[in-house]
Amino acid sequence: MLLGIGHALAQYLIRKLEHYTRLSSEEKESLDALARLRTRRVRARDDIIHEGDVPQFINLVLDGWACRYKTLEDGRRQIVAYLLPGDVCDIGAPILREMDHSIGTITAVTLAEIPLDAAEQLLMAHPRLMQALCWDALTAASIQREWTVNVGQRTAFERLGHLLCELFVRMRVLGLTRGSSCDLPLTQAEIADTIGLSVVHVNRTLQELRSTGFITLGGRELTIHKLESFERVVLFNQNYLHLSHEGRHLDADET
Amino acid sequence: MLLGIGHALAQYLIRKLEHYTRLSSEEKESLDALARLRTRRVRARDDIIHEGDVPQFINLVLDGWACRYKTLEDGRRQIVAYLLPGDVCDIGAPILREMDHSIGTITAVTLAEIPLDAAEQLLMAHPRLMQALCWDALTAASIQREWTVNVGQRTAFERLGHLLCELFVRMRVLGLTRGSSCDLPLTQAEIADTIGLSVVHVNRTLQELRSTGFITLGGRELTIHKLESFERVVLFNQNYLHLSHEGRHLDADET
DNA sequence: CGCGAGCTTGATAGTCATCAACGCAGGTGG
DNA sequence: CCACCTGCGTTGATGACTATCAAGCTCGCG
Repeated sequence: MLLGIGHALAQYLIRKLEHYTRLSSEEKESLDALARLRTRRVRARDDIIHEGDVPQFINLVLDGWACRYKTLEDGRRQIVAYLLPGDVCDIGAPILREMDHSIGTITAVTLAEIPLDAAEQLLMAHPRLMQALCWDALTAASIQREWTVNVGQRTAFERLGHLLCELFVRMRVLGLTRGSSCDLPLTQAEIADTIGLSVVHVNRTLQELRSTGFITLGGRELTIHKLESFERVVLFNQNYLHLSHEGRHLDADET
Repeated sequence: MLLGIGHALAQYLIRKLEHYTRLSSEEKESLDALARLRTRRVRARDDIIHEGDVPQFINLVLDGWACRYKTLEDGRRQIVAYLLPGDVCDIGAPILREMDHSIGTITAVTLAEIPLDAAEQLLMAHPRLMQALCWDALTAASIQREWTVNVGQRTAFERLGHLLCELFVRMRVLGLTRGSSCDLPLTQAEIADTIGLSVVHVNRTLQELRSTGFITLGGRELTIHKLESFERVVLFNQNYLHLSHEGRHLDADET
């Protein structure tokens, strides 16, 4: 049975992992079969899993946007990561047990709920998949470090610009950009909670960014007109995303 | 050959991992043997490895303090993690190849340089060790998320207090506290680069913290007089360190 | 048509950065 | 043994950046 990638439920995960290493068609099909075992639909602005929960599945985002966030007692909230299609919510589930943060949706989201033991079997059988998922997890950790730099050192202008660059590049990896545009379903309040600014200030900083002519943002769509230049202006360097990896020549069956 | 833990080079790593799972004496001895293969001494305020380097070893901190940091073109610097004894510098080395950040020392540091293949062999032979190291890496990622929250949402007062709590608790895990005191070899400039404040403001915030009576800090030593209360004041909740883990009852040979 | 969510704008205040200077202690060299 | 230097901590004055408060706006929706 040969699936066109375009019809694979796990297409975005596969596309992302192939930035690290080629996968055999058997590996892709097994991955996709796992994603088909059980899916779940969550509506926009709803919670997928809560801090303190013990996940029973590995949740994989098949479609839509979600975010990891933490809340302080007094209601302050920090979004610590965005989960795009192909991202895994709780890779550490079997080991850490309890969630130390919550995951909520931005848009409506389709999840694959993958049983822990099925996932384990697959990874034991396919070392390359295991490696690719390790790469994914390590890259996620790298992104987290960059976010710490972002809120710790950069100005409001750079922070926001940097976030937009990152999201655009990550969407492009998934094939979810249209030329220099992509979806950006975030409200200004969500952006504020991401980069540690007030909503009002995000609004003003956005105007400042727009006035440079580099970006257009409105109606849930982001356009970055001259990505290269814009990246320089906001001090964005995509090395931390660990794309363009040597390992891609270590090939699987097809080539 | 039975080593007293106190004499094992890898004693702190072992002590830390045993917060997740018991290790057999063979596992401990193998770990320690790896650490003895090759060691290196780095003096204080020096670099261990640079952004862009491709590490040839897995570097394990045997003794002393180090930090991960990133620098922006204009010189701004953000410390994104502290590495204490028992912490691994470049766990992702075999997979990510290129370092996306630098690692520098705070104090003089003793490193074990562990050959990649030797490490791989050990982990393949001992699944429990592999699991324990995964737990360690996942916990490090969790800490990174918490740091994002720290700089993104908390006030200067809470930020600094939270950092002190974290460092104290992590030192206690290693058995490196003396009652309610522990070493704290950071300068105010380093603290500033950690929590995204200016040196001047760190200085003033420290005075504010001292004036609460909860902490004493000076001459490289930190004392937290009433940890529980202090934790509440600065909104510190140690769940994200993933200590006190169920898994510890899954036992190894000795018990 | 009224409502609410999200976006926008203006005014004001607070937090924190910057600049500049001084104190103090340990280390170096004469 | 003392002058000097340097790294680190401390203090005061000033101003920039960003939060907060309050209100108006727009648009999709019941």
